[in-house]
Amino acid sequence: MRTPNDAEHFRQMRPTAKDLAAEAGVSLATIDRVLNGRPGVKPRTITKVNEAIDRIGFVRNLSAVNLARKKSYQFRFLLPEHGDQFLDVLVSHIDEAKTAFSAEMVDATTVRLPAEDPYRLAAYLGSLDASLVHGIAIMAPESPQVRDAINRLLERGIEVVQFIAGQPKAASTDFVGINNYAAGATAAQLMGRFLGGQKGKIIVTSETMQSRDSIDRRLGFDEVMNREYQDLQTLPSIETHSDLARTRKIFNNIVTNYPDILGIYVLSSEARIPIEEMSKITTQPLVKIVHERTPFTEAALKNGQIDAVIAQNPGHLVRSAIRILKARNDQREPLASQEKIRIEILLKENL
Amino acid sequence: MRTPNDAEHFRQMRPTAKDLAAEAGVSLATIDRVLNGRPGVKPRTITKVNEAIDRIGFVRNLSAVNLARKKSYQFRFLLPEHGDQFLDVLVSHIDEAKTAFSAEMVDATTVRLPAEDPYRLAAYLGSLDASLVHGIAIMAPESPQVRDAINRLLERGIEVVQFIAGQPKAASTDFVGINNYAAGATAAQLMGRFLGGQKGKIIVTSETMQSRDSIDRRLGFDEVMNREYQDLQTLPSIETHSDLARTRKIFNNIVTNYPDILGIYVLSSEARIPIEEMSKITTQPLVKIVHERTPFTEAALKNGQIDAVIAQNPGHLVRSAIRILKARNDQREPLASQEKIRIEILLKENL
DNA sequence: CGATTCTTGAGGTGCGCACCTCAAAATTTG
DNA sequence: CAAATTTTGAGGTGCGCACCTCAAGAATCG
Repeated sequence: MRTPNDAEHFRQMRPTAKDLAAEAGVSLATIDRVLNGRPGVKPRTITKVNEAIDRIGFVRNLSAVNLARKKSYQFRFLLPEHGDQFLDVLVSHIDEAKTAFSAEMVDATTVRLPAEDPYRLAAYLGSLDASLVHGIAIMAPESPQVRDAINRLLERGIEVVQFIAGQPKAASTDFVGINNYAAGATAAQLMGRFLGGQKGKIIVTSETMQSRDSIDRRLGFDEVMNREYQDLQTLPSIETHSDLARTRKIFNNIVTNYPDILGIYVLSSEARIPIEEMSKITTQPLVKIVHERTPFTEAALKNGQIDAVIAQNPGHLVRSAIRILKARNDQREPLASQEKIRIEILLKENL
Repeated sequence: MRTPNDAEHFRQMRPTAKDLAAEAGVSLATIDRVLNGRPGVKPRTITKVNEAIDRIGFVRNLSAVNLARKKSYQFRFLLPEHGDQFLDVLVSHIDEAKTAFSAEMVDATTVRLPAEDPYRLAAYLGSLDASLVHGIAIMAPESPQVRDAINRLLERGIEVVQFIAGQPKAASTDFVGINNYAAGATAAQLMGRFLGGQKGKIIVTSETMQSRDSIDRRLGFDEVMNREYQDLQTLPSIETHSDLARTRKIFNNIVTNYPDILGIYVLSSEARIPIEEMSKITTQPLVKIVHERTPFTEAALKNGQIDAVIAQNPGHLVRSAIRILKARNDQREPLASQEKIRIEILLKENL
């Protein structure tokens, strides 16, 4: 006797909620209550259902769930209004992800606000409606205003991930990005090994030392340098502030005063100015290490203008943020091993 | 007048097939015929529908598709029966992916067969039933038998990806893995820079030089060495064949005959034997570069026993293979930027 | 021109689940 | 113990699409 529901005859038929109901000895309505955490179910019954779930290995059919829920995920990427090439790369990957994830009902939109104005950022975050926006990835310098706004987002049920730059003291939100201390340490290790026992000085420079990233990288860099490469002396950080003339002047001073400059480490993702200025000033073969893969750093690696790039994969960053927001929205745990962003070392050979 | 179908009032309602039918001026049945490539539709009508798709930006709701199709994806990972730690790591990631993808109706099973027996591999591939297995990731040394079997799989509509090791002359299947030539070149660049101008010899060793991976890595290694580091001489490849005694003997010979050994590069993913034997034989501070992140190489990096690891992310490899098989099954193009496997450089700082 | 063949439309069913309503059963309370 | 309350069950609807059948309309042929 074979009925349409006599599905056990076929391979690979996963148990459905109906099967689960039968196994647990309850009705479909109760299964629904337990699965979706609705009230009015005796603890003992919940236990019975959960045991049955384990016994038959029930897994909700995500397609059916999403279909029935008519769910779509509205995510926002909050990025600085102005930035360097790396930011452009990020934006292009967000667009790419937008297409790739559209089949999964997620929509990711980029919102750009002046990063230097925490009140404006906080105001934007405060204006978000939980019924229209379900998750947000925030890349912004740390500030009490933003931190508080994030906490209020969480209270309203909007998921948050800290994107690339973290708000260290914020509530326990997910962070998508690299450990910048370790990244700086990695840069130092490379610098030290590439210079193989020479004695001299290393220039360390950044757009600004105001940002947490630059500070952490510098700390990591110094730690390894001091511990393992005591023949190399790291000079105080030079801030370039996108100011060509100023940068050139400072570099000139340094090169003139210290004949034993051996390398330069650019902390920030804007590497173009320091690298180009430096090569105009001196023809010494410095070891040059910078951050982030951009059209400029890629080209510079290829033509030997720089020696190594410490990078984080921008596509991975974006997809990871989206996957985490989605998982949190579904009350699922993200897959940690997939979401860990690696500190990549790029040479011209492994671009 | 507001009916249940009057959905345009709500934000973010994506157009459905019904909307598409209205826009194209055809019936739902015709939309179905076009979307699913069924026969009996006039070319002009197909064009009309496709234009309407572009106009309103129609995207099939994947959840609904999968639900209606009752589709589940049965994938197999065909791996060697015996192998090193890296293989164990891979298997554990397949298990992890199995859980992670179960919500997406994909089931990935590991099948292990003796890699050295191409007839057995081909026989297994030939025995696969397209209605029970929808895709397979194959990691096997190249052989005409396997190559032909792959072509027949494709004819039967079973998707194939070459996993880590490729069959160069096989039909145009996807490849998931790194470019081993570039990986070897990367190793050479690191070796050269770490040795900073010294003169001497480099040992190159591998489990076996029979495999395409080892050959390609060696070629890439030599290319960079010859071009950029002419003070370093690479010795002929030493095959260890998991033979401790033999390995020790050969290494002893080399160290005795050449006092100027500066480094060792292990081509294969089995790094333990050469590294441990070498450290028993000599206390010279050699630069040691190996492949693949495994419990052993990770520990060795941390305690300074080796200097760098050239790696490919095993979790990424597995997920990438699954995503590609899934995309091909859905007649979709995989997202190239996501599926590109990077050649990673691991130091103790960026583990 | 009527007879074929090709193309299209109308309508139905079911995928597995969420979400809802109403009533029946079980349990607790006074 | 009956009454109030909690817990459970039965059943229905719809999400967007695939897949099927049958019939009607359009184009083509001899």
